[in-house]
Amino acid sequence: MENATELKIIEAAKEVFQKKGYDGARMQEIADEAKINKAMLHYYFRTKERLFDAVLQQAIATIFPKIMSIAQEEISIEDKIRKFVHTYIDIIIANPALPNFIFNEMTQRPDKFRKYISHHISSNSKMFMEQYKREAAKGNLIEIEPEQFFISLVGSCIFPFIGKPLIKIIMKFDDKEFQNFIEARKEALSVLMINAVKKKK
Amino acid sequence: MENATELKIIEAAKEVFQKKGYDGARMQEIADEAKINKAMLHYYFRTKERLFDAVLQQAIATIFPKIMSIAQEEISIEDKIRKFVHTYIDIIIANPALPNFIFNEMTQRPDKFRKYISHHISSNSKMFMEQYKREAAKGNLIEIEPEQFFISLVGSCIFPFIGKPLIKIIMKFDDKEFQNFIEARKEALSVLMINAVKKKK
DNA sequence: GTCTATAGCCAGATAGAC
DNA sequence: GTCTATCTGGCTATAGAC
Repeated sequence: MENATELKIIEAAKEVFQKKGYDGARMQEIADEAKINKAMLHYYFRTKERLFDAVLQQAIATIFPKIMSIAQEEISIEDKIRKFVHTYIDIIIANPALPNFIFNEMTQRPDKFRKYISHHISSNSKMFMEQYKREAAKGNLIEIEPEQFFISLVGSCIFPFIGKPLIKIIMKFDDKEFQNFIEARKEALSVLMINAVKKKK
Repeated sequence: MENATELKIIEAAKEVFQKKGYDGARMQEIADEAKINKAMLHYYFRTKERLFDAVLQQAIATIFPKIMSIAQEEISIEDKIRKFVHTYIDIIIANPALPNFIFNEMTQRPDKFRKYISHHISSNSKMFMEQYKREAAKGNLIEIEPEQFFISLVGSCIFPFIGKPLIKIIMKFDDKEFQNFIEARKEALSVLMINAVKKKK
């Protein structure tokens, strides 16, 4: 399918676009990173925009299917919350530049984003909302709009990465301490969020 | 201090830089937005970078003091959480482009950010952490690292704005529904977060 | 202080040899 | 397919008239 040069280009483009964004990225820097000539970028991808599109599509395909699949598993809300938090944070640890990249480019180029994400939007998130409502009807969970809870859950997983520089300043964390904070967060956030929805007896 | 032209420039620059980011912004667009000549931008601010710095400084000064001041008020943790959520969401409603702008430029230019934010970092956030620990010692609150809770609180307030395009797609919200979602969120998130830290009897 | 015109540079894209 | 050299347009910044 794709030859070695094309792969090297995509890898380099991922690196540079995710770090600098579309506007800040330079074709020369991508070429240097890939250790090839700048003309090759245009030979394989014609324009900066097409190369960017390939990177954006791949970034979306990396992260969304993994997230979405959890919502449909047949486990309790509590287990789902814990599994979601652990999985989501692990994915971002493996791709720390992704959240900033995706959320920035999605705001900057919403049409492009909508186009590439459409394949990955399933009704799985709806299933989570329905499951929550059923459990709440039994009296086990507080009566909150599940959408409000879901957004809090996602935001709490992602925010530490988006806000990393600020958090390091405010909490006076060095890199090692920040890393420990994230590692501890998987379980701490699970406990917090499960407690958040549990009804007081 | 500042004359009318300088103010018009700053307002226009805020608009464009916050929407497009440093790299995506064009001096011509700022001039058009301010309805003045492009040369005037350089007359008043010399370079694009200096104009950007003025905007970034002002953005930081708009948002951080208001946030920080809540942490030191002498009210209960519950009241503090509720007040924090309401105040924070109201500030962002009034400045919806600010979170994306700040979090993106802070990642892109951490040194610049550190420089301008240093004036606004107080020990107030520490005070919140201490208050949490005292209350937890009494047995009223779950034993979580207060930093973990605090980051969840902030992330849950900010994330809906950073992730607006994605949320609209997944939840199938139109603009009006999104606005209602945010309005309802002030109270829903307060309740959720207070319940999150309350110990089950 | 405000404008027009333009200098000077830099980045994306292409031509053409090999 | 891969390279060097170059074109072209757009952007920041400045010169200079008023």
